[in-house]
Amino acid sequence: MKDSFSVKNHYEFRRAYNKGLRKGGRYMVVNVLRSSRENSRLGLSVSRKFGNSVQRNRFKRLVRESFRKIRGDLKGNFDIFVTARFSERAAANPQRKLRAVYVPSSSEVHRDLVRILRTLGVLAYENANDDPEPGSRAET
RNA sequence: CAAGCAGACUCGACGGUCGCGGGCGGUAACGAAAGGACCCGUCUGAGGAAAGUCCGGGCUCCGCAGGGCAAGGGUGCCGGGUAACACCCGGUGAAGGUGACUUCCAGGAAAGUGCAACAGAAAACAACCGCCCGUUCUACGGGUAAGGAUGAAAAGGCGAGGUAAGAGCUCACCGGCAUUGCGGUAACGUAAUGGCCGUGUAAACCCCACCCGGAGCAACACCGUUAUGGGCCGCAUGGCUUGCCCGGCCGGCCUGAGGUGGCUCGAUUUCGGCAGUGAUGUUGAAACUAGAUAGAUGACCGUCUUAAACGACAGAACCCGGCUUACAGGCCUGCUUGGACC
RNA sequence: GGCCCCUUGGUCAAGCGGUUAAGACACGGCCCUUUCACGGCUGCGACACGAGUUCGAUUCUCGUAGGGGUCA
Repeated sequence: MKDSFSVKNHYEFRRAYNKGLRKGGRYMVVNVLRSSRENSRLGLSVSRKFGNSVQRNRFKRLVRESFRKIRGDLKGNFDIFVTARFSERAAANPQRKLRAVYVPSSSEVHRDLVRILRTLGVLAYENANDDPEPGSRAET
């Protein structure tokens, strides 16, 4: 993620949590704040409780990919903060670590993010069928 | 063919579209220039465990550049390998398996101390019952470790001789120990002789031999910012090594935008030759193979593989050598046992 | 990323290798009281997990898991 598209400073996260619009989805909670910059930015937060480093990294990559697709469709410039949501599925085997967290697929993450942003009214289009995601929807 | 043993390799492949980190080159804005992008081109981009942080080293700083003592920790059959190790290799011994082979923190209990609950007469200077002998005979004294009972463990095992009853008291075999000879670098093996004496525990203290200064890349260095600031403690404490002694120095401690270097050419990787049973050593040729800093590998499509589904464990953070732990499959080599056929 | 520490009932916690695993609070029952509280009696309930050493492990050793602290 290029620097101008990502939010890193702690105080900016704090400001978004206090003042931004908030909406929770199935896999994430999103805070949105209108930005005066020349482009929109993305801030990511994934707790260690979400899973091991492979699972955390994968979630962040999927969110970045989804953000990249819809970046041009926003009604202006926003700072979008995504916090991963996790549910500790009761592990079938109690000896196992508490890592039995479901990591959603790419299309699930994308659908979730689009729905939340549409509800918050920051996407330029209103209809879900206008979803610009490429070929992945092709049913075979 | 079946069951198994040991070792090695791999971690989907190929193509396409979009996207990301790093190197190199170029260019736009901006700059007098040097330069310089999030733009363009090109090359390149996670593991066998990257993990746990359990050992060993490199590297950096402190100490050694004041001296000493004591602790503390580690290793533990023998020989070899290595930068080093607690690792590896080859042996020895013990245990398990028909076997291939596997497993073992494997020194000392005759230097000393401690502990061994309950049960039992007794847990290491053995006499409760029993057996034998004697006497003043329902008792006492003496002898005795064959038998009983307890226990995790009971005073080498078993048989014969022997005896009042017994006992390694004597003898054969087995086991242990010591001495000597022989083989072996050694651990040890083996033969002869000797006497029979002492349970277990050292992952109890300990003894013996050998090894170890402390801290860690958030180290450390530089630039910038600042602080000649703010707060706390205080006259004998605090810091400089875990403790102590002597000596020395300094009042002490806390509080903080950032950036750059360290940062990847190294006990490196690949393919061979030679030496060695092997670990490994040596030598020749070739190669350069992540370097991020909230942290780069992802998404989608097609074909192949598959009964079907991309599908286990899992993400470098200064770097190496090991160990340990997690793990779905695939594939190759050698060997063992059993069966069938020729 | 490095370096340390801890794990015993619901909570806080003692514990020489041999205990019925001490105790306190909490919880249940009974007594006391007109009732509640206090107090008394009584009960329930635990050694994180897996191996090893040992006759015997909460304790000693090794590994695993979980939790916590600290360093720019």
